[in-house]
Amino acid sequence: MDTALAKQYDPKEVENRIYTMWQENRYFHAKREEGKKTYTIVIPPPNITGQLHMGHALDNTLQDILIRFKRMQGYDTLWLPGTDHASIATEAKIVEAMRKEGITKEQIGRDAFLERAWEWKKTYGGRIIEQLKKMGSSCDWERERFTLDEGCSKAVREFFNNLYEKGLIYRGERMINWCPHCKTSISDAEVEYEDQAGHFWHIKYPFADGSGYIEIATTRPETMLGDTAVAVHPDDERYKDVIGKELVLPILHKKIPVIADDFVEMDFGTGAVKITPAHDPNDFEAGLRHNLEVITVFTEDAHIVDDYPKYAGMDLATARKAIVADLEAEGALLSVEDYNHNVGTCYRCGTNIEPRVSKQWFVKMKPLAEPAIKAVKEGETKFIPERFDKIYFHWLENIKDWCISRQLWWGHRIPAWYCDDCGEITVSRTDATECKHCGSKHIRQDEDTLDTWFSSALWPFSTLGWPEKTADFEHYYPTNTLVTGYDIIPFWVMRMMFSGIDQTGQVPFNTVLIHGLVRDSKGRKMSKSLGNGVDPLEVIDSYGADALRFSLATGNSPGNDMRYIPERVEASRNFANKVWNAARFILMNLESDKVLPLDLNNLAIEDKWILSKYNTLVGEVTSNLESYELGMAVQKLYDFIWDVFCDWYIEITKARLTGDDKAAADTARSVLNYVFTNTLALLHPFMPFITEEIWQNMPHIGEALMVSSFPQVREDLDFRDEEEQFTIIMNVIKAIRNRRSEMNVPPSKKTTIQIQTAEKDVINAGVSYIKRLAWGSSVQIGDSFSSAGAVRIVTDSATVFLPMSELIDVEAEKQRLLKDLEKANEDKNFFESKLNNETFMAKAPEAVVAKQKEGLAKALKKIEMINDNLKELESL
RNA sequence: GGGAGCAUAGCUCAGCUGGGAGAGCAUCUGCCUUACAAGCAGAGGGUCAUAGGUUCGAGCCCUAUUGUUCCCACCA
Repeated sequence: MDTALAKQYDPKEVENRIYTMWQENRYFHAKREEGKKTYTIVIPPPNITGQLHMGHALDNTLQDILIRFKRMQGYDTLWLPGTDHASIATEAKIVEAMRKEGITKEQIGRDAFLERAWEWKKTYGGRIIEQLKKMGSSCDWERERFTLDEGCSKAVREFFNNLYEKGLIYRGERMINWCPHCKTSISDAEVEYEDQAGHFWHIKYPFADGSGYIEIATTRPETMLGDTAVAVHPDDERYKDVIGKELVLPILHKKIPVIADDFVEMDFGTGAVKITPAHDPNDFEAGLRHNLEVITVFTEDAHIVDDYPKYAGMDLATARKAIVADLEAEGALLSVEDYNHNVGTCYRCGTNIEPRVSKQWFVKMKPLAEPAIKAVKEGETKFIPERFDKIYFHWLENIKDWCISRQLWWGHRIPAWYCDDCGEITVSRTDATECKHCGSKHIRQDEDTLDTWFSSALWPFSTLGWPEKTADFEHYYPTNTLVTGYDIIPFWVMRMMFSGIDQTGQVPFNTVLIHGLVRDSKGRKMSKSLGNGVDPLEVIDSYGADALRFSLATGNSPGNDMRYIPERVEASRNFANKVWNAARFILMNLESDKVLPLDLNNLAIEDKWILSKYNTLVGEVTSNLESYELGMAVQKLYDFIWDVFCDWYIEITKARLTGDDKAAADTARSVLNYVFTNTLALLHPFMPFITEEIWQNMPHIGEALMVSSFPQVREDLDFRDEEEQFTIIMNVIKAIRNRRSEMNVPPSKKTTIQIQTAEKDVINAGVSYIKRLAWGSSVQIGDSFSSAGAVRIVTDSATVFLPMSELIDVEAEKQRLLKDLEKANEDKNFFESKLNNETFMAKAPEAVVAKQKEGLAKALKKIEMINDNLKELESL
């Protein structure tokens, strides 16, 4: 049969064609088959601002491997895709784009802005989906969702109303994290802390009665405009007598009290803290305890408010300089020292967060957190690796109320209406037209939107139709596996857990497979500012999607970061090519395009060996995949295909395929075909394109590899004895190759191979390929080949003679044998010492003891054979 | 300040419940042996960070130490 395959695998030619074929046949579509077990994954929805990066590539490779595996195993699988509106990130991008045009969002107004945003979604939302397809992702695109689509919006309203009705959502004036650049509140999880170099300003706060002063140390002198007290620790001897006295605030020259509060650390700074309730979370709390006035000094975009004419309109840095200068002029500045401190920044724009008192909507977290903790503690949902439950617990156990309102336009608008007449709030599932309390029509909807994670939190069920009891929801919920990076456990995993449990009564997924970050080759985080990001699409373009997937799936373990090493992708590409060429070889040797039946009655020893090895592989790969050990599964496939199947089995079949025995050649063909096509199936979840393409070109039954069944372990392919016997043959071949290589004998120089062995039958079965693989001109098997001009090689079950008189140095032969003898003796001692150890014999498991005995026997046999040979050499 | 990860060949990393240390790349040697030079056959290279401990037996379990990375935290 003529092979249609090119000499090298060309992924570009194959990938689009195969993906289109899959899609046209709707193989990705989940059909809700009754009676089948379901397996569901919801995709972590990428942001519509995003481009595919290596993190997505890894995340989606893992998901696709799992979903393809389960699909082939016969599950009713659903991989539900979609995108996230990414409120703050998207809005920032649009605002930035508008800034370049010289307009602001306020100028065009809310409606026009939202029009632009939807336009953006139309343009860029599809881009990342197309990129996911390039990866080979077998998502059910007919079920694609968007966090801001109609269904998700309905779910968000339902969720909000449910929580509100339970008293778990409230509106209140609180200290929140404020981003002066994005001009919105953000949640605690969205603040990233970083070390920043700063200063410690020591300032004199004099007593009102003229009796000296208290020294204050601050990193933010500009906030002193809002100071309403100075706090000391109640037990601090230094300040015991001044508690209750009044101080004069420098610059403003107003009186503020000295208060006692035990949140103050006596050992830190001067032991006295200025209290600015409006601009520091601690101070705010202290202010509440001591009934202090909250004086806001900064505007929303971090400029000084108009109440302080001298500084009004200054940004904070300018204000700081001015205030420090004024302090100095006033003689209030004592000293300045360098100081590094931890500053919160916005996770989206990097701007320093300003703590700020503001009226916002909050979710009361404690009652929601408790069941979510319990669910993981009781194993309803498991993290892989397990240690990540610590992060999860830590967040939930220390959680504060979740600030969910955002001063943004792009997002789910808060479903609350304020009444102009009675002032009450109406919260509603549908757009309210009148006040629930007084019936007035004069109501206005809250201007704010919800935290983007508020809708993501519902993703595993809102996408399945919830709150309706849709067929999909009933059938596919709860989902099975969530695949995501450890960095978004607090943002997303945790929130899906408590929302899912609270709203549906069930955990949203039973397994969370955590992966690490993909870093650059030097171990640095890939980032735009470093310019070290690797574009997965470029990698796919030059090496193919399968090579990229293979690289990402291999050589790392769950939860650990990995580095992107170009050489590794190259190695994966080479592997793909190896598979490709194995296919070419087999196709070249097939005589028809019919599937050859595997006849177990005519198998040669090497056939049984490879079938048995293959059978073991099936079991191991399956079990690895089932326990999420994807890296191990893929490593075993690599080793089997390259080292076992290609390097040994294919080479061995060449003797039969080119020989005269038609029946033997047919058997070889059938085994090649069987093992190879089934191995393709095992490999398919990892390298879907190339395996499908090859499979389509091979004799096959069924429409496509991706919808055929995953191979299963067959008891009738368990040939342990033959596996062991074949190892004897392999060892003979390896030993000959090794010795020839040591002596620099080129393959073109063939020799007679004489084998003296007790395993005549076994060796005899392998003569044709021993000759081929060990470069023999002929192979002889017998009891005695003693010959002066022969190279002697002793394996643990045979002595091999290679008559090469012109190359022989008797003394060198002797030295080699003595070296072998030494090694054999070492082995003997090793095993003997174990077997002579009474406690070892008493305590070690039987199998381990048996292994030592076997090792000892082999060593003894080898020693005997070497000694025989040495004796013979002596007599020459 | 609290917590976690990592430390194994020159480099990047595997090593699942403890049973004589592995892969890829790199290096060296010999090969176009008609599936594949993106390949074939060989070779060299490791006190598994250090010190103790548990065990018949430790890369793996326990304790401490060192180095490194990350997460969390209200020391102004």
